[in-house]
Amino acid sequence: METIYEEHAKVFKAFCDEKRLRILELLQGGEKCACVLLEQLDVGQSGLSYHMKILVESGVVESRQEGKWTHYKISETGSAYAVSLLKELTTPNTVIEESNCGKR
Amino acid sequence: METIYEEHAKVFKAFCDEKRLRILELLQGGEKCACVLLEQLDVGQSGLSYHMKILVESGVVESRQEGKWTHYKISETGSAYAVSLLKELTTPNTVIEESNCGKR
DNA sequence: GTAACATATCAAACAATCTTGATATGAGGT
DNA sequence: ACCTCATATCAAGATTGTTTGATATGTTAC
Repeated sequence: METIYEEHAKVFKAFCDEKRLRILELLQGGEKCACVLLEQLDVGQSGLSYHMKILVESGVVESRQEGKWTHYKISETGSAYAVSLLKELTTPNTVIEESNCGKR
Repeated sequence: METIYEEHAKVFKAFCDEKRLRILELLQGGEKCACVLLEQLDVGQSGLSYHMKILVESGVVESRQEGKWTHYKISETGSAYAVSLLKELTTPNTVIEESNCGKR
C-alpha cells in the first residue's frame, strides 16, 4: 500500500533531479521524440528511459507512441495538478491552533 | 558552484520525503516548536533536525529562535516562490519549435 | 561558575536513487 | 520469416539520501 504522502512525494520527485529539469526545459519547447532528447542531453539511452518513466509516472509528462518512436510532452493537466497540490500543501489550514510549546 | 538546476531541485526536495510532508502538514496548523513536532512524529531528535534543515534551506519553512526553543512555520514568500517556479518549469515557451523527429 | 534542557552536528550504517552496459521487446521494412 | 532501429528492462555498481546514536553547542536557571 502507498500512503498519501508517498503519492504526493512522487509528483515532486519529477523536479528533484538535474537531468529531469533539463528534460522538462527541453519539453517546454514543445513535444519531443526520445531520440531528440537523447541527442541534446548527456545521458545514455537507458538512462533517458529511466528518467522518462519517472516523469511520466509523476503525471507531469505524457507520452505518445508513433510507430517505433515515443514522443513526450508536458501534460497540462498533470502540471496543473502539481501546482494545485503544492499550493494545498503550503496553505495554512483555516483552523489555526495556538502554538503553545509543549514544554511550558 | 551550483547549477540553476540544482538550485531549483533543492526547492522541491522539501516535498519529496514522507516525513517532510508530514511536518509540513503539521505546520499548516500554524507555527510549531521543534519539541511539539518531535512529540507528534515518529522521528528521533537528530532526525527531526536533519529534515528541518532541508525544509529551511528550501525556503519553504522559516525558523525563529526563542530562548532555547526553535519555532518553525511555513514561509509565505518561500512557498509562493515554489509555486511560481513550478509554474515556470511546466509552462510552454512562447516560441514553440516544431518536433521534427531527428531521425527522419 | 555548574546543571539541565533544546537543538545541531557528526559519523557510521542502512536505504533509496542514479548510472552503465547488456539484453529484451516491439514495430517497420525487406 | 529475418534484419534493423527505437525504446524498455535488467542487474551491478556508484552515488546520494536517510536514520541512528554519540557528542557538541548554546540557552536558561541556579
